[in-house]
Amino acid sequence: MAKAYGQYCPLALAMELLGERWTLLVVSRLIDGCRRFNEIHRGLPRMSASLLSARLTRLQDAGLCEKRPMAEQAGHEYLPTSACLELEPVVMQLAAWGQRWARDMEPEDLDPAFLAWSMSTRLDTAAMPSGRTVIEFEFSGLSREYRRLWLVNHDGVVDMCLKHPGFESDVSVKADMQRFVEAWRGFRSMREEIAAGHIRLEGSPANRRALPKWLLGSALASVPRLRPGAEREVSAQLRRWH
Amino acid sequence: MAKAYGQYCPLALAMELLGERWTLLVVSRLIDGCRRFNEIHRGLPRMSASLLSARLTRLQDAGLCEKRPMAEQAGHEYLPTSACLELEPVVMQLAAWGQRWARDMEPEDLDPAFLAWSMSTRLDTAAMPSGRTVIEFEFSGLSREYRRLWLVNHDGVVDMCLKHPGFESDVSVKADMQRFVEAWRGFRSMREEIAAGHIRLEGSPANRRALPKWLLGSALASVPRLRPGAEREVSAQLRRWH
DNA sequence: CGGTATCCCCCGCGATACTG
DNA sequence: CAGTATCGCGGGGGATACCG
Repeated sequence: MAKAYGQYCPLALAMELLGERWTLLVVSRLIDGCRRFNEIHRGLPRMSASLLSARLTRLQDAGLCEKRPMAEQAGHEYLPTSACLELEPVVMQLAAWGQRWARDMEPEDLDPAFLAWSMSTRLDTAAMPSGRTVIEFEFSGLSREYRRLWLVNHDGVVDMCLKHPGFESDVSVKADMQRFVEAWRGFRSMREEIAAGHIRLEGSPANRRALPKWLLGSALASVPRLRPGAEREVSAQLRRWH
Repeated sequence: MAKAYGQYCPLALAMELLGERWTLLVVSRLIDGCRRFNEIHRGLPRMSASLLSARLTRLQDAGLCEKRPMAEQAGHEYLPTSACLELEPVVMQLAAWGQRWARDMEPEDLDPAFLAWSMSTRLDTAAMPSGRTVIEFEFSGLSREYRRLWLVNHDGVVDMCLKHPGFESDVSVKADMQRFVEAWRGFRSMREEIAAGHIRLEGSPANRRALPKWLLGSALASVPRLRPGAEREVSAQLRRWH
């Protein structure tokens, strides 16, 4: 009640809960099927564990999720209630709006851990060879010079690694990270970027040919971006200078 | 960028802007057709003018609204862009979700100024007599003992007054405010509340008979509430006591 | 009326350390 | 691994005064 809007307007009552920082992203993970604490956390790498814990408690209090002990393992699972699942259309439309109209990406938005998680959920494992396949990524254009990460598919089970997984890579991808993410998000064509050499592949010819099929790209890649370029920010800057 | 989430996720980029306190409520007013500063402010009575000003500037910078000087009058008008108007389905669904699942109302949520604004937008002026009609409300159950307000319709133009408008009232409504708002929101039947005497009308028989038709109620009144009663809050309390 | 400038308090949340 | 406890700061935003 601390952050209440002082009006009974249903939109205000909804935003009192859902407008709190991180909350709708947690809801989104629950809707996406994440159940365990660290599973949710992996999709929100910049969120502190203590804050995630607080948000999950808040969501329980509001009746959007239930925490229950795991049957055979340690720890708990967090289950979305129907109140939570009914937010799916809202989350989808907000995300689509973000794809169309939200601000352009900045270098600070390029968290490799998030990209790794995001790619791990959008890998076409059915199109991949049986047994184990290791895809390595090496990104440049980041503050720490370059950054490596790995996706490991083992018969449909995908793991993401920020440290060397101990297996040899079957195919590797090298690119400027911003450019790669623009392709992943559908702002550029992945195949054209590869053809132009902006995204470089290494590995067997078969794997290099197959890789573009494995990477499904963002689920929103087909939603066209409508926001005009950077002129707007410039004009905002100008206004502030008087 | 201060409050960025550090990930390029479109939902995160959208919430970075829209999750800021008050922002989506301002967007909602723009979508509802409010154009002038004080017109927007009337629908958000608990928001300070300085914060509304800041939010409107922020929305301009983000490309959701445009400020332009009025042609013949003093001041400016604020126009929603298509990026803003595309949020209409999001706002509608969030409001509907709030009606179904958001927390129950508390006395602090009953701002008379908001109720007055809200009723002024949902008055069936076509069903009202031509010329001037004044409806008076007197609410009890508030901290300041009781609170009066007036709606004045003059040939389709509706004004809300928190002070006596200087005209005599044609019909007056007396009720406990929480109970009235529950009826307004569709949680109770307005007609049944009147019949049971929980909402009392005074005025000519014709006006008393017509008044329930004039008050259209919340636009979301027909959306059924699904949230269970207060047991949930109790269990949250209990958890916090250990 | 239609806003802007300033001050200041509070609490949200990030960081860190710790526990079963 | 799966969280919880604590501490400290930064800035969001409420209140108030002011201006064109």
